Amino acid sequence: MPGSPLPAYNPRDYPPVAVTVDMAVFTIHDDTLRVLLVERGEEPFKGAWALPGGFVRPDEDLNAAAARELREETGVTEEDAYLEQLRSYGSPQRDPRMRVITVAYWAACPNLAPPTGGGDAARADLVPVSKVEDRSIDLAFDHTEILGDALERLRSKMEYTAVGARFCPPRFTISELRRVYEAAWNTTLDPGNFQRNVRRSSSFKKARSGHPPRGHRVGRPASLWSIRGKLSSPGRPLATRRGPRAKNRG
Amino acid sequence: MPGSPLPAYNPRDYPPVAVTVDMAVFTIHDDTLRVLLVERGEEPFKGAWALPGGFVRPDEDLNAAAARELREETGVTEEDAYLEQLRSYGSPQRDPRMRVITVAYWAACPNLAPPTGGGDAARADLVPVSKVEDRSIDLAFDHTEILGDALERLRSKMEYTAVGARFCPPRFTISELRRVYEAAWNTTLDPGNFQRNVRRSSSFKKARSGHPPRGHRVGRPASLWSIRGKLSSPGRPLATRRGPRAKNRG
DNA sequence: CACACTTATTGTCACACTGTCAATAACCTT
DNA sequence: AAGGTTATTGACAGTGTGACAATAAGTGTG
Repeated sequence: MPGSPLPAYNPRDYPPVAVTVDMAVFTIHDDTLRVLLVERGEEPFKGAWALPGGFVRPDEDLNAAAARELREETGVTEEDAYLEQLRSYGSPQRDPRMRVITVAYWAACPNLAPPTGGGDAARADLVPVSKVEDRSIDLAFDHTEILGDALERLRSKMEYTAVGARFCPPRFTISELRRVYEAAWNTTLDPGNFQRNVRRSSSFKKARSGHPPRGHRVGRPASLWSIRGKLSSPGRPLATRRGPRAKNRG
Repeated sequence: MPGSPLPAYNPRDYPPVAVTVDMAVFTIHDDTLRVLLVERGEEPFKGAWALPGGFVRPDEDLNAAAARELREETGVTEEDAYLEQLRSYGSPQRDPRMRVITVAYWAACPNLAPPTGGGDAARADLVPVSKVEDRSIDLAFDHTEILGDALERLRSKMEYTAVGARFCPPRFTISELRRVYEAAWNTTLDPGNFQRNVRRSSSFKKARSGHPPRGHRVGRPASLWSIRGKLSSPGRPLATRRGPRAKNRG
């Protein structure tokens, strides 16, 4: 890198902009894909639901800011969840107060606990994404758009990577994983085919200790699996996404 | 939207940040995938190659800023090219002068003309991406990383959308399109299979006027095709990407 | 004009992968 | 021990893919 003296930029040289990070934190709860939302305590959009987020600190990397927000909002560390940048949103009017450009991230968290509704300052909740998708809930700012994009990315990525497993604990059964896919795509999948695909995929490996997950469950106990290596691509899809279909079992 | 008075943000409330847009403009020239690079005229990285880019203007949408940069650098309008946001980069030290967060975009342009090397202020050139990938050329700032990500996205997107056709003029032959894929993936594809896949895809349609593309070409004249509708997904891939293979024809 | 050469298109064929559905296996409850 | 439930494994037909052969339609040459 050249060593010449670098003239520091004068604040007048560039337009005043604030940069924030907004997070779409997903989890599966009650066999339903949910997103963490917080209730806004101030104008604008006071009282409306919004994605959690905040300013990027002066010397903070974007990913670090996102990881920090995730930790602050959920207590989940970067190791336990999958965190990925989505894209940035910067419409000049997206925040009526000033020019704010936000870098959106999304995260997949294993069985996140619903925020204790202890009447604290900011109310937060795990809301089924369907509530936002069917417009039952309108989010603040352009967060409905952001969440829509995040959902598209999540669902798409589940088709060709093992990211769905990041909704499960470190060891999981194939059925657990299948239910993740069924919740995220709002569909049903053939258990036999799904099993075959997971086995064939190089992204998963059967846990050495084939201990079933103790509990008063019913039916033949399943073996446990885990992710092999990182994420990468599972070679071929575990299942192909198809339009929502009425669940029809039992 | 609530109508209460909104307190304007005080500049002290948020850290000083500049937001820029950087572009990876791709085109196919001489059967080679190339990217538009400009030579830096100032420190830092004076004399090094960099992706074209610039500040986002005060009331300018991010996409508009990218489209403007594309037009300024190439004369190509948003209609003639495919333009998509890649992601943002904001390492605190990515620009030694100050905190700069850049929103990266990539574009696919049909047969872009090599910039006239008229010894103007800023030198620009269409450089084969292989030069950067094999580290023959190091780009300024974190642009090598950005370009790498853009390439990954481009190549990946070509697998499941018709975006490759955006490197071709409005009407193109299947062989032209195939050469785009061969250049982008640095591989060879079976002409027969590729033909079959394009025909089967719902993303393309044979041009009514099956006029061959006049010229002193050799071989049976091909029919012309165009993109049907917008981009979307072609149902199934036109070809599957595989590792670089030595081209072996003629 | 027949021939050689080149690229475009159309077919063939074996094989891999997928979806549907049936058959077993292994537990839990009664 | 029987019945119910979930996990796994198989069986099969239909479809998509890769490799390659065959035919079509121009160009250029003796």
